[in-house]
Amino acid sequence: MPKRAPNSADFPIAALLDWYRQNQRELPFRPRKRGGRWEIKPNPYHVLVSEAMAQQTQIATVVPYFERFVEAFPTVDDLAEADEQRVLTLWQGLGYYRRARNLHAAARMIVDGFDGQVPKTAEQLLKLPGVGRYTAGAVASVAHNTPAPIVDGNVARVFARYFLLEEAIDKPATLKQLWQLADELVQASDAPRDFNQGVMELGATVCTPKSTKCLYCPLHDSCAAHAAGRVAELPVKTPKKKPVAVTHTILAIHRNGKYLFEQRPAKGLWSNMWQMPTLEDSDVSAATETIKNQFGLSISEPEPVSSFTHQTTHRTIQFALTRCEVKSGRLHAKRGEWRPLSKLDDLPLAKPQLTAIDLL
DNA sequence: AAAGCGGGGAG
DNA sequence: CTCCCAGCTTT
Repeated sequence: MPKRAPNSADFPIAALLDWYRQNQRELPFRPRKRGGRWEIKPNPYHVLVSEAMAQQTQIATVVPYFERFVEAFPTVDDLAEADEQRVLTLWQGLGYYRRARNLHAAARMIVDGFDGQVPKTAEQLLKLPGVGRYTAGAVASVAHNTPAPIVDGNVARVFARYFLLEEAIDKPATLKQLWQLADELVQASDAPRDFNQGVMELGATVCTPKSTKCLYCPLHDSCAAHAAGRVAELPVKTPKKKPVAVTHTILAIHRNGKYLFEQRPAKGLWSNMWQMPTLEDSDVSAATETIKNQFGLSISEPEPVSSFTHQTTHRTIQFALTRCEVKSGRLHAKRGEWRPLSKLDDLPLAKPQLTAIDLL
């Protein structure tokens, strides 16, 4: 007997909304009313910033970054006029630094092409760099309360369990199903802002990947996975590849109390972030030649200082930190900067560079 | 369809 | 240790 297709009409929207209005976390970018008055008025710029930061990042991690960011750039115009260097520095530690540059470019596009106003419809929001289907729907619904659907990791997990979706949630066919359900439900909810945030909030605090708190779930009476005793098995995801092990060598090039720093390329890992010259191998003998060619500097034989590992999603990187002195030569213009380790606060540095600096 | 892109929280 | 996070873009 074929399984019945998931039906959005089975979802208890009112119960979810009641739960969310009682149990939502107070977040600095989340619009909120108290006593019929806005305590936090919907601010489309704030919502856009928070959603950019929240991509693949837990909300609790985002909050302090958000506070600092909007203090530095209170309006979309401030962000549009900002130096990329400063934007990246405020993003330092959050990861996925392309998001910061996309957000910066989005701010300029809003000022130049949208009359300084964050677009109101998901269709217009999608034109902004770094804004995909999820972020467009989130800004449209949270900032403007328009019924645009969203599917993030939380929504996918809640729906996979509630509707007992047994196919991998990252398969295109399943994603289409999820977006269809999200669309039907947000349309029917008559409360897009609270409904979308409510499903995510449930996923983040109750319908969690592990240690699911079904006892406190407003949907457990009619949840298909709960009825079948299969909550822990869902959602299914396609397995991901293991990280590749590689070795990088950092050259701490010293002269007169300062070290040489350069900016990374605009593409790839840690794009546009700064670093001490770092080679993507462990051939220290080739380093001297590289530095001579790229910077016009003759350096002494690099000596090992220490080593450490850094984990990214796709690589396990063994960093070998070495130190050397400049013997002769002048730095080619625009190819780097000499900095004492005490004055690096305006240079955006990724985690491994900060670790290396600590070790020097 | 698959890969690249960070860093940290939580079990 | 493993898994996953209010995903997007490029190939």
